[in-house]
Amino acid sequence: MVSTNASHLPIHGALAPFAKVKQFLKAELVGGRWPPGALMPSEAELVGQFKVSRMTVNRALRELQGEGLVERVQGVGTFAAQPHKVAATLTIRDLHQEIEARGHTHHSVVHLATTEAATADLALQLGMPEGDPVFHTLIVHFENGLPLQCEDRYVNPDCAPDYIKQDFTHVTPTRYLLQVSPYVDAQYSIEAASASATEAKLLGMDAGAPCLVVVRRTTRLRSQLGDSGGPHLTEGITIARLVHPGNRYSLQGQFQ
Amino acid sequence: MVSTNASHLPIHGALAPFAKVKQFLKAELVGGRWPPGALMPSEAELVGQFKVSRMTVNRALRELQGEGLVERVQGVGTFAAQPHKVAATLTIRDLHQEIEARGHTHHSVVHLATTEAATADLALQLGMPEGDPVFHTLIVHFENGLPLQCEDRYVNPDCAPDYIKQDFTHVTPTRYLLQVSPYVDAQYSIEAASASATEAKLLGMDAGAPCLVVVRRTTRLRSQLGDSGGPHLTEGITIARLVHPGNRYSLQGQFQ
DNA sequence: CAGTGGTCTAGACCACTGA
DNA sequence: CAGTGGTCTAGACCACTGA
Repeated sequence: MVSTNASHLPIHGALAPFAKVKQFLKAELVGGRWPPGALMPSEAELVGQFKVSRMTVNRALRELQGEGLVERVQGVGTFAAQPHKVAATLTIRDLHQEIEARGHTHHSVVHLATTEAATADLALQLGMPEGDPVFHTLIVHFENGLPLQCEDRYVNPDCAPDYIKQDFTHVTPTRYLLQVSPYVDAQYSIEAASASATEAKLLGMDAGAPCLVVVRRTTRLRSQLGDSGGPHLTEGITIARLVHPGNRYSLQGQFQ
Repeated sequence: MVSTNASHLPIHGALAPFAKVKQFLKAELVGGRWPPGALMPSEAELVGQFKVSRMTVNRALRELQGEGLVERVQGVGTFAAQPHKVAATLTIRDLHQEIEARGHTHHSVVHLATTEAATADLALQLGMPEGDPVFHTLIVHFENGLPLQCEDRYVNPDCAPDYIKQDFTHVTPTRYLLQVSPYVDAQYSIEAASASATEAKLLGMDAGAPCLVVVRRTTRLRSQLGDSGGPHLTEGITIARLVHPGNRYSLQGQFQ
């Protein structure tokens, strides 16, 4: 995803040259010239056409590549991309921030904050030995007094030794972990499921009611030193299962 | 999101200079130097430190900005970003392609393909007058014979006059619309809901069972000509409500 | 071999900010 | 005013591709 930041206006309203080239190519791509897979003009051709330097054309094409609109192959050329795999952006914020941004009040109730022995599955996901201690918290977040999210989270003590000592009625785990151990990478899955009896009770809904479940796993490189040999090994920081009442929560996003 | 494309290796395994600068800054940011909001080194300082040209440093910083890791203000400086709004990427593909990519077979059943008069709400969302004709299709997609998605879609005839004449057992609406009227912009929301009686029947599930519902609205600029005056008006191309059995479908994604 | 994209350089002009 | 980032240029060297 590429930010839609400052509007590239060198002077009053005029687009910067690289932005002109980009806009032209985008319009033509959208307009159907160069069907997916078709060879597009080379940098040299665009240089001639727009009377700009190659670096300028290069930037326009590189950004279009970043946006997934073209594919470039060294020694071969630039091609219109297949428009079928679309990278959408989905903004996931710290829930506290998200609620405050809506002008609502947030509070949370901590139901569990313990240290447990890692099960085999958990150990595998966090990249630690089975039976080693892991932190486990279960927190319910409220928006204006209504339960919005049940956060069931496991944390690798190596990454945040003081995690369990925090007062999670004041700092959300997400925020704390971002500060202590900024993530390098995270994967998530989103699915719909029925509320379990426990979840239903915590969220104040009927058992079996639909929930939006986000499972998020955050990892970092095991060695920040990065020995040149071997693959980049990652270490799990935390795994969170975030359950939301289906009728009170949705994720929003957009493409392009 | 920014593509993780070619690995910027000019020669055997050595990082390109701009990538080195970027990597250094990223590591320091992750390592906690420059807490969120802190002023980072200027381009000139980095030029001196890395013995590279300013354009090279500029590219590194611009890409970090695109990734949301830094914020830049002309005349002021570069600052470490607040790490709380994270742009995640979520890949949404044409369902046919997605199923084929898994090595499975896809087929679809068309339950409805008609022309209707736009209701007030639909007219508003598609940016057309109430009562004007809209195309309406209801198609169920199967993966290896199991129903995976119920696609309830309205299409603006202005954008795809021949939409309704297509044989949707051979081309998915998504694919057809992308070809005929490439989108400019799309918004979507994701939520969990109970299957209605109709949806349950179409998807072969129990009524009330949890479903993952994606509502996607695609728009394009009304005038490709772009009169310099006035705001960019958009026109709705299509609105689709995609309902998936909660136990058979999930969305996957990752950050950074 | 010619053509392609990937990248860097050294310098330039500019708009913007804040002292 | 000095310092900042935004951008462009004209040239360069390189790796890669396919004829």
